[in-house]
Formats: sequence, structure tokens, C-alpha cells
Amino acid sequence: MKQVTINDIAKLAGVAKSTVSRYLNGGSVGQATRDKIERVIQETNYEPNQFAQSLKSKQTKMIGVIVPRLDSYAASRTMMGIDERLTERGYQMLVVNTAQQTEREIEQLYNLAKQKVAGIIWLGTTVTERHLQAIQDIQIPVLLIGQEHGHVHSLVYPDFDAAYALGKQFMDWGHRDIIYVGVEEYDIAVGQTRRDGFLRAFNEAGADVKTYTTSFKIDDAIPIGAQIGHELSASLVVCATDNIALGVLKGLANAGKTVPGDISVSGFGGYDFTEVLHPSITTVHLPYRRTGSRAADMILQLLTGETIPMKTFTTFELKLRESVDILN
Amino acid sequence: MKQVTINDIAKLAGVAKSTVSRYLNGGSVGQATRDKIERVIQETNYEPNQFAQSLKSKQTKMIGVIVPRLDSYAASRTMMGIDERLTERGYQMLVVNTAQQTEREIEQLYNLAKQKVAGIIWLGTTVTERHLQAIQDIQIPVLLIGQEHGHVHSLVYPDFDAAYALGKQFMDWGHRDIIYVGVEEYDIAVGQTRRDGFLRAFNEAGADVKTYTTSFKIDDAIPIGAQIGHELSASLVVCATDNIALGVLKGLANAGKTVPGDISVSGFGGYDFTEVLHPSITTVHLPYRRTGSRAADMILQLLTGETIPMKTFTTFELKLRESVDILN
DNA sequence: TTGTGTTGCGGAACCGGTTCCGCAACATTT
DNA sequence: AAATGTTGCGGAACCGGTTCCGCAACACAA
Repeated sequence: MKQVTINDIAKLAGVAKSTVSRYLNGGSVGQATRDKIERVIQETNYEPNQFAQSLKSKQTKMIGVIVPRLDSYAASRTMMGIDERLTERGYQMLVVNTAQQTEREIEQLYNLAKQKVAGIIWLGTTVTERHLQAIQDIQIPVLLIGQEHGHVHSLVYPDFDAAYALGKQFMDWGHRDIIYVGVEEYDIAVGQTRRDGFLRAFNEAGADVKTYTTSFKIDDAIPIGAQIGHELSASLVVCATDNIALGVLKGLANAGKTVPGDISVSGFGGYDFTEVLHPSITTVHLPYRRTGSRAADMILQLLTGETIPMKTFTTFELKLRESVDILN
Repeated sequence: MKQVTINDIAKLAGVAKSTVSRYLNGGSVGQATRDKIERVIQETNYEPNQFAQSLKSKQTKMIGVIVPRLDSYAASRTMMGIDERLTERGYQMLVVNTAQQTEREIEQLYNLAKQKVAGIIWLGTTVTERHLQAIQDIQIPVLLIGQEHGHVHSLVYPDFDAAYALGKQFMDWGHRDIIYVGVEEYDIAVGQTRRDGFLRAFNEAGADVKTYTTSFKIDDAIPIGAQIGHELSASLVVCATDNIALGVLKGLANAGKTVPGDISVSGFGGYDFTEVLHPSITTVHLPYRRTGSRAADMILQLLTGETIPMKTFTTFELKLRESVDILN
């Protein structure tokens, strides 16, 4: 099981190692030599040492992926998509987790650079000056997923449009007393853009909106659901994420209210199992996995120097289900 | 932003690069020289090139993690735990996905070896001769999570005991007509051990058991739930996983049955949100995240040559909730 | 004073590749 | 036939570290 090296190959084939290297990297090598080298490589199962390669060439076949958490539905689906495509193209995915700390995003940007990844896909929440600085410093292509910024190539979910479309649907169905349960604004896409899409739809229809703010965690939304259940001052609770919807539903159930009988609830994001719950939950499906694949494609394009648009939108799909009642 | 190298440090400090290397790796260096080198390193922000290091030392600070899927709840929670601990200890996690193909597990074992990871954590489903061969070939510590095998260090969930305990509880509650919905046997831990634990409890109480087999996917369990709903020939449906329980619940709801009014249902595995569903689902909670951390600890121990038990069990916790009725 | 250890440090080889340079052999043009 | 390109290939330097070896300086025991 000892490493076979390029020297061994050279010796066995009776050529110089530079020739072997050229053979491997597609330089000019005569047919006869080519055959000899090929045979020897076959026989010995030779595989170049990646460290030696990277040492000189200062490049790897790795794409770094920075994720805020490893156990979110969105992140893991996206990673699946990325990994699939990257593997196809002979690249590897190196996942690093930031545990939702902005500071660590920046740290990891530099860290991945140190590891000479060829490119970086970043599932971001906020883009600060220091992020931009880091991206500029490291001189490596970066693709941002889920947030947008004028200076970084980004692949974003159509949060505004999707929220607007869903909100409009609710208006068409006659809902006018709305409670919106959102998240903090530091997550631009979810905390601001998504909310603004909804509000636009609501405002256009002249609906009455009350707003709550919570975290991304199910548990934090339960008391809000309970409170809403006791007051019952709206016909529909619009939640910024499926997790929040889950929590609100629980809170409502705890308060003895039924959905959609007493009140309607909608989510956003498209957990698979929202469909199999009872009642099934109205939500917006975002194509995480496919977005991952596209991201992989795009970062590889950036590597080869192709120009791609600074900002690309993904699609969305409304999932209109049982949890929201049609009033008219 | 040019790389600072050990040569630069040596030159600036007026010493030989071997001395700098010794300084970095804790060799014998005099106090005066030590100070000089330290100052220069501070000033230049020097960071050793990892490829150059690995080239000679044939080692990295990476632990490979082989997972069957990136988007399973269990896998992502486990990865979180692994990553946390590894990061603390100055190691990095390199995740590779096998998309549930046994063949790729073996491939990845060799592949990770090629990349000179220091150790491998393997979330396995089946252990074959070829796996063992690979593990032996690569000469790298491997820790198996979730399955067991006499020849591989493993960290396993107490599937049998947990299933037995839960089954026993159901018996105590007076359930005697049981339907067990399991998965294929190729996944030893879930398909066999877990099932056997349940069956043992059921048999001891002389209960009547009918068995179905399905996949790990929610959708495949829905028709089974529907069928059960129409026949209604049991008081309790025991599912091998939470996903299956979700599907069965949907099928039952489609058939117009209520849980636990018409029939009880239990899951296994402990999705977080099983608690917030309505009804909340009785299940077994497995400590995925903590298992990940422990796995990280264990693999690091193996690296330092410590001996650890070949087989370690994790804990479990019964979550007795609304979806299973107490008959007596 | 001489002999015997230590300790600190420099020099050089080495890890396994890539790349630059130059030469020889052969083909093509003038 | 001489001049000029090509093409194929070997030699050597280089990437940035680690490690072996040996020498000099110093301390201490004999």
C-alpha cells in the first residue's frame, strides 16, 4: 500500500518525470512514450499526490461551502444539490459551519482561502463591509446564495415576489385581518424582503396587519400562537417560515383552536412534510436542491472566467393547501 | 497578500529555516532565538502552508465523514455535533455524501485515504466484506456510527433496548393488536435490531402483530396508512421511523380516521417537531448531536493511539405523547 | 586539563509534484 | 544545401515545509 510516485512511473517507463507530468497534464508527448507511460500507470494504479500538486500549482479541486447551520432544511437540501453537481464535475465540496455567527463567516472566508479552495459558495444571512473586504482580499470567486449584494455574484430566492404572490392570493380569498409573524431584520432576505412582499400585497388590498417578530426556532413561536389563539383577532396568520408556522399551529392547538376552522395559518419555505400534516400547510416552495446545483454550475463558470449575471433569481411555487381558508 | 513563507521568516529573523520549523513544532530553540522568531511571525502574520506541511508529514488535520444522505435529520444533527467538537480541537470536518449507494461508501473510504484525512467517521447502513477490506487497506482509524461490527470501532444507538422499552410500555398500556411498519433489512440497525426489540416486547406479552415493510420515505408510507385506516384491525401502529409515522398519519387522516381516537400511532428517532404536531407523536428520542460530539472525541482518541471500547452505546429517551392512547 | 554530555542551531536532503529551459531530431521552407 | 521551424524529451530548479546529521559552545564531572 505504499504510495506510487511520479518518480516510480518515470523509472518504470524509462522516461524523465517531467515527461510523465506532461503526459498527465496534456503536454506534448509522443505516441510511443504515451503508450509506455499509460501502461505503467495502469499497472501500478498510480494516483498523483494531491498535496504535491497543490503545493506548486496553488489550486485544488475543492469548493468551499459556508453554511450558517448544518441542520436546517434549507441548508441541507442546498448542500445536496451542490454536492451532486460538484461530484459530477470532479470537484469536492468542503463544508464549513459558522453556527450562525457572522464573525465566523469572515473567518471562514479567509480560512478557505488558506486552504486554496477554487471557489466559495456562501449561504449568507447578512453582507457587511467586512465580508466584502474579505472577499476582495482572498481573490477567490465567491457565490452568494439567499442574499444579494451589488458587489457579489448572487443567486437569490424571489422572496419579494413569492411573498407578494402568496399575499395577493390571500387577499383574493377575502382575508383582511392579518397577523404577520416575521423574523429579525438582520437576515435581509427573510426579515425584510420577504416581509415587504407580503406587506405590499396586504397594503394594496387595504388589509389590516398586526406584526410579531420571533426567531427561526419552532419553540419561540409557540407562545405567539397561543396568544393569537386567545385573542383571535384575525382571520389569517402569515408566518415568515414553515418553522414559525409549526410553532404557531402548536400554540393555537394548545389554546384549543382549530385550523383552518377558527383561524388560518400559512408558512414559507416548503418543508417537505408540510404536505403530509393534518391540516396540510399552505406555503411557498423554494427549490433548494436545484438552487444548490445551479450554484455549483455557476461557481464553476466563474472559475473558468466566464461572465455570469451578478444576480440570478430562482423560481418559487405556491403550495395552496388546507391550512388557509377561502373566505368568499 | 502574497504568501509569507518559512524562508521569509528565517531570513527576517536571521536564522535557518530549520530553526523556524523547530520553533513551530516545539523543538529545542534558545530563548533569544525564540523571541526573535516570534516577533517576526507576529509582524508578518505568517501561516504555514498546509500543503507543504502535509506533503512531508503525510497527515492533515481533517476528519472525513461519510454520510448516506446530506438531508436526513439524523445525519445533519450528527454532523453538527461532529463539527462542533472537531472545530474545538483544531480539526476540520470533510463531509462526503454517498447518496445511499453502498458502492460509493467504499469508494469514498479510499478517496478519503488518498486525501490523507487523519480519521474517518462513517455513518453506515451496512457493513460488507469489501468495507472491511477497504478499512484495512487504508490504515486509517475508522469509527462507525449507527451500526455495529466486531471488527470496527462503533458507536451505536441502543435500537434493541429502546424498541423493547417502548414496546413494553405499549403492552403495559394494554395494546394487543399491533401493526408494525418497518423497513428493509439491509439497514441492520433499523431494519433488524430495532424491529426485533419491538417484536420481543410484543411476543412476551402475547400480542398479535402484523408487519408491513416500506422505505424511509414519507410518501411510501401514506398508502399503508390509508389501508390500515380502512381495515382498522389494530389498536396501535408502531412505525420504525418518524418519517414512516408521518406518512401513516397522513394515510389515516386521508381515510378519515383520527389519532389517537380511532387508532394509535408511534414513531422512532425523535424529529424535533414531532412534539409540536397535533397530536404530538410518541417516539424515541436518539441523541444525534451528542452522538456526533462523542464520535469526534472518540476518533481523536483513536488518533492518539488510545484504546477505546470496540462498541459504545448511546442513550435513548422515550417520548410518550398524545398519539398513543392508554387503553386501560 | 581532559573527557563526556547537553543544548542550540545551520546545512542539506527530502516529500512528490510542476514548469522553465535547452538540446536533439526531424520536417519544412528558401 | 543551408536556414528555419516544430516537436519530443530530459535536466534542473522550484513550491514550502520537515527532518536528519553534525558541529560548535558551554557545563560539569573526573
